[in-house]
Amino acid sequence: MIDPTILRTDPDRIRESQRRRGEDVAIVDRLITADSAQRTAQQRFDDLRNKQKTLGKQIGPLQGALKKADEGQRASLQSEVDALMVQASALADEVKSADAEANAAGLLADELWLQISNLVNLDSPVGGEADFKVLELVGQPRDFASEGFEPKDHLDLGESLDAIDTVRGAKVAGSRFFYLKGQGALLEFALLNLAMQQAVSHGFIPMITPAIVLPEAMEGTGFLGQAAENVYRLEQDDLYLVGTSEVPLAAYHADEILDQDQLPLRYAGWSSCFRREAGSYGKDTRGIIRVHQFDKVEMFVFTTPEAAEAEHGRLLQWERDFIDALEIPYRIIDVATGDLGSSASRKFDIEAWIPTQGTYREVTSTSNTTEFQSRRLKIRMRDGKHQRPVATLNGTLCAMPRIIVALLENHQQVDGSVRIPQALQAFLGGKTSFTPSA
RNA sequence: GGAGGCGUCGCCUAGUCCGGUCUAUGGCGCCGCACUGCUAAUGCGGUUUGGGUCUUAACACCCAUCGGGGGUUCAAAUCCCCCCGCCUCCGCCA
Repeated sequence: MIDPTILRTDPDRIRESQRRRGEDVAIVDRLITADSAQRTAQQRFDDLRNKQKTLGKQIGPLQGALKKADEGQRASLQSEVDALMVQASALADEVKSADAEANAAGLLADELWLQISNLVNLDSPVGGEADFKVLELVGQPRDFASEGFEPKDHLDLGESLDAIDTVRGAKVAGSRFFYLKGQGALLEFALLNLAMQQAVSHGFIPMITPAIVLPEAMEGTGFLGQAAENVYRLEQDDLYLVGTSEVPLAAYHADEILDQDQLPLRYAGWSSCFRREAGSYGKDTRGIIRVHQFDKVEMFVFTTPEAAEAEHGRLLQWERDFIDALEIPYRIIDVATGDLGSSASRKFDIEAWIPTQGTYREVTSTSNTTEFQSRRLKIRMRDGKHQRPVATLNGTLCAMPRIIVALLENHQQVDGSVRIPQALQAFLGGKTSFTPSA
């Protein structure tokens, strides 16, 4: 959620953000109403409760005196107690109803708060999915025509290398599931190790996280809003399968107050990721570009709000370093306001060149979620005498299937083998290429 | 899955049986001040978190907060119910 004082002092800022996202603007006014109603109701309850406590405190001592009192005083004390009891009893009813009202008003306000997305960064390009801005093109796509052969797509390559099996994936688990096999499985381990080695060298703490989380973690990271339809839910246990280890990493410090001295805290999480891919029927049905389950190394950072923007730049740089090491051509885009998701105020994607598609496809994504998640998850930092929310950021270091797609397609050779980039060779026993099985 | 025990404001801890004097005790840690060649020690004061009064800061005050939720009561850390977590033992298990 965003800073409530902004709603009270500068609601136009929220309206403008909603407008740029293409989201409901009128909700801001409903929230203003609900917010002030909530505070009024709470104040009424507080006042009544204060009266009740004041009154209640008189009864105890009086009853004590009553016990010790002699016959003469007893009657008058008793009537005093009775009178107080009658008053207190009436007040108790009022308190009860005021409490119920305040709670109801609070629930309504909370519900609306959850629907407001993070304030967009004013530098984000305005528009929908297609209105991204290309910031940079890196590397040169290969000219397969001049090399004299037609590139195969990653699935053809993966099958001839006996590295990817989507047919049996579908047989066993349904469409959009796959097996990595043999050199394919080893490739994933190599990528994992390269990614972790890089992350650790930059001070990230490696983490293997739960892939199933409570509703609070999902809600707190902003995945139960518009993104909810893509989240797997285990109904019987009221748990969720995570779509990214961003969720368990963010929630790791929920309800905690961090020392400002220890910031930034950088974590590199490894987990399986699960996505329903609802609404993408017919899209990317071939191969492993869009699947229900995959593994990913995710970077996640807790830092001060002031340092967040610079950290965002570093996350992007580390993502670039990784793709550079794999020698894959790519471009960097500044994602448009309508495509940010509810948590991000700004988002940069790296899209790798996919030769058989003749286009760039998303392989990483880094978001500055400012204080949006930390407010929901109650992650604060001690800042002198005060505490205030931290900023959180996330970025993909290595999403396995898409990196494997880019790697296979870009480094394929005319004989059907695939060149292994130098940086990866050490993690594959010094091998320099993957070769088709006989 | 079964039996038993436990959950208190950073950590440890008193309080829960028998409801009001709990504005939650004490210790450790931490912060400030004083004292002292320095450090240490000592003394004094402060130190849960959230919301509000309040346009900002300080101060003050009010409300909530004793794992979470509900209930009983004029009044709940304390009594009742449900849930969650931790520990010990048993069963099962990679």
